[in-house]
Amino acid sequence: MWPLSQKPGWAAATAIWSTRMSLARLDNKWTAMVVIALGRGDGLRFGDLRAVVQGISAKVLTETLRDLERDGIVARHEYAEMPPRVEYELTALGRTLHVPLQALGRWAEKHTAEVLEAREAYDAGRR
Amino acid sequence: MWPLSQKPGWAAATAIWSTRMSLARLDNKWTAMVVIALGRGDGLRFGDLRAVVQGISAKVLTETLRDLERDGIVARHEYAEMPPRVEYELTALGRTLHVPLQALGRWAEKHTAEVLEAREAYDAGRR
DNA sequence: CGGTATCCGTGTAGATACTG
DNA sequence: CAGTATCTACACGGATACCG
Repeated sequence: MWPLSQKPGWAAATAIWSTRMSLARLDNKWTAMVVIALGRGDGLRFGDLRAVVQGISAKVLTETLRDLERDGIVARHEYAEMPPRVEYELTALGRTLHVPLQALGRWAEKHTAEVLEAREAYDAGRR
Repeated sequence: MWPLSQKPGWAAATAIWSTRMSLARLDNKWTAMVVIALGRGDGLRFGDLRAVVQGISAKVLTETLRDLERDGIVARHEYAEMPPRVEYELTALGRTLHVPLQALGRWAEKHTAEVLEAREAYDAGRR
């Protein structure tokens, strides 16, 4: 048989998802983390999210949440109180996305040490 | 009981993975796509990868592959031929990462249409 | 073929200040 | 509290040219 990469039409067929990943914003730096965070707690507030998704600025969190809301992943609930309270939760669509993303988060928890070791070994070899 | 987000220590405990995701480069735009591509074919060549991961430039693909090699996700095999041939494949660690990423790719295939619809609806409402 | 080197534009994100 | 507005910078990535 053909080497997989030379099989006619393989590249074209396989290439579809790379466009899709971009369309669904899965190439965005913060999207995954925000969705994972939202999947863990119900009705998380803006401030909670900032605390959980470490390193994100208020501006970027706002933009990320807007994009996710626009894409039907996140629902926003604003309460007309003083001081204001806004809660975010995943939509039904968002919960389907949360499943693979949570698996990814678990991979990160589990294997970061190995990655870091490999990195050190690689750098040691270069020196 | 406490609202989840106010439970003491919850934010701190939950926050760990957001650092880990970054450390493992899972916040990189192209990492996921390259790993998915590599998981689908064995011994993919540089040119194959460029064709499959649409939109990536040679420079950025090189950098991405170097980083993944450094992190122990990807193995590089160079053959001293003319013209040169270089093949890339996932390591054992890389294959464990491929599992959740492939699930993510499938989500993208399956739900992009819904995302795009939501986006249109949102924009229509704003207009 | 499979890169690297260089240059350079721009998007992404940080800091800061301000508001309903 | 939950943002918005503005300004800025630098990393990211694209284009081009060249090399082993």
